[in-house]
Amino acid sequence: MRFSKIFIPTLRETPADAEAVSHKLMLRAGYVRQLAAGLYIILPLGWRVLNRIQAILREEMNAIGAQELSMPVLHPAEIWQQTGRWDTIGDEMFRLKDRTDRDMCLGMTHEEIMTWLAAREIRSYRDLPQIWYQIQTKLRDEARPKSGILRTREFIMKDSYSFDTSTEGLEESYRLHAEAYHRIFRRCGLTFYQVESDPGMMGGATAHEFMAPSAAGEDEVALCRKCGYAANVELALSLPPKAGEMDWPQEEVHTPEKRTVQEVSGFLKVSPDHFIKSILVISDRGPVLALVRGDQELHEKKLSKIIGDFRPAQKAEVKELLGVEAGFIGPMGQSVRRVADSALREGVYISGANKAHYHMKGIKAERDFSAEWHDIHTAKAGDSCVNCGGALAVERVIEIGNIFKLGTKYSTPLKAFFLDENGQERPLIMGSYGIGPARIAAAAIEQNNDKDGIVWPKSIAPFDIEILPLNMKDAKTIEVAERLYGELVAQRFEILMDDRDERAGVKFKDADLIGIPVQIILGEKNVAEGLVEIKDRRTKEAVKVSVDEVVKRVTSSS
RNA sequence: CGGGGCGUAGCGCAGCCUGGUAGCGCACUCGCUUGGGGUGCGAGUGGUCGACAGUUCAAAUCUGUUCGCCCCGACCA
Repeated sequence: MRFSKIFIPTLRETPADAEAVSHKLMLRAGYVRQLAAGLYIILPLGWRVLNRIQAILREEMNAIGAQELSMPVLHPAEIWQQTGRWDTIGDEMFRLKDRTDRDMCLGMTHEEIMTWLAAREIRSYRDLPQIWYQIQTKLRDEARPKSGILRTREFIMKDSYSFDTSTEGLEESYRLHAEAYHRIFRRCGLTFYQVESDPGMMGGATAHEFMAPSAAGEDEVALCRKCGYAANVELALSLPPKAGEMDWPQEEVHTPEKRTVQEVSGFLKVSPDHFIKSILVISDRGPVLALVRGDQELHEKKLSKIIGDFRPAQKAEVKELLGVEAGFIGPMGQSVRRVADSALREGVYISGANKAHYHMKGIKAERDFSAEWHDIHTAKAGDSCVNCGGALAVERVIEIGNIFKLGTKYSTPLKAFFLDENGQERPLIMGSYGIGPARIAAAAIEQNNDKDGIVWPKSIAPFDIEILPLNMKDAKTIEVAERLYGELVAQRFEILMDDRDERAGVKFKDADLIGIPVQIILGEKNVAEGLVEIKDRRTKEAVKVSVDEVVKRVTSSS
């Protein structure tokens, strides 16, 4: 491809409303343009990258026996009503009516439709297992699209679905996917982790996410380098550092106007890890007093898994339900439901005395109060691994893929049954598996860039090699450029040749910005001596080779 | 949905406080120049100042409403 024939609108300055590095570079280098919040136009260069990623996805999915097909984006409501998600999903689903006033929605995922198909077409255990996948547009009315292409309202997704006769079969399909995902992300040149994740609204028991470390990510994962434990902080278990043992006798302490752990801690000159933080929340089934150590943060998702949806109590509710104003509440003598973080089981603590302007010193779990014990704090870097005691690290990550064991959550309501060897009707055992190709591209940029621009991994770069004839007025330069272009294209390389009548500086700047991994630079003086430079985009190292050697050289190094 | 910020040429911005001819840099077009890291000079093109309403002799500027975009949070198959 000649630069003059492909639309690459590079920008000298970064558009002001881009924040994430990948977003800035994709805009500047002419890969994407924004249409509206969360809606992006993929320009020719960007489309090449996505196509390369999708080619890798197809190869690896086909390799595990998955079959590509294509599903509608527009769905009738009834199927979503049968699984209940028409009502549970809410505003994130785009809904509309067709001309006959029939309720429809735009597909945000395809469990329902895939299962609908399976329900009709799969009858016997002899038809199983099946893995079906598609690479197709998904639509989600995100509350807050952000970070360029990382969180959009319309995006391409590779989604696959497995149908098995048994949980053992599901285990196998799940394992095949996990392995394929590892190969895919490795081939795309990404650094990534597989972590335990929260199945969330997808249902099912087990789920994992594939996470690419990046400051632009929206998630955090806890990692143990010693035993390999890795989990989304939404559910990561951890042991906070032990608080020093105190031998306080039980006594009330006057703490006038000191309400927060920080205030009382400063007032009494006792570090926060010797306090119990008491937080009253209102769940659907009534008030709950959540207890965490003073130096820890309550993890709301963990708590809601135990008590269901909840909201923080208002000041007036605290007074009404516990008989004392917020700031002086504590676990002792309370009759409301109490859920406490496991770290509080050991040690002696200070907490509210349930008496205005007083705190109680010398509180011991089980002796002075009881509670349901759970891990409800947020895992932090420096906590210990619950498996091996190793130190946990916490990293910010981009979710690039996920895998779910669904079981029969969709097959039962949609009546996707098969007959087993004994003629018994049983529901299909399902799994679902997703990858976002645009997120792979964005993560690749996040992980591979420098001050000059993008540094694509070879496997997903829009072109393999860029040829830079520096002086388009030099006949010899053009002759050599054309010759190399022809020879390299014949070798099946994807070549971008900057044939524009631009100055050398402009070509260098654009080439570095666009980020094609190999540059072949044709300077007038070198060309006159039969030489060209082959330059590595990442290291910026260049070697001079004779024109005749170029093809051999790039073939052997790629 | 809650909080904050911003809408002036394709991009980056000034002008607004204190109302009176719409500006700068880059990009773009033409000419010359230059030719290994965004060359230099000259001449040009391009704007309903997000929209609507109000105040005023006069609104980019003041007031109100509204729309859009970004960030933080909530939410997130």
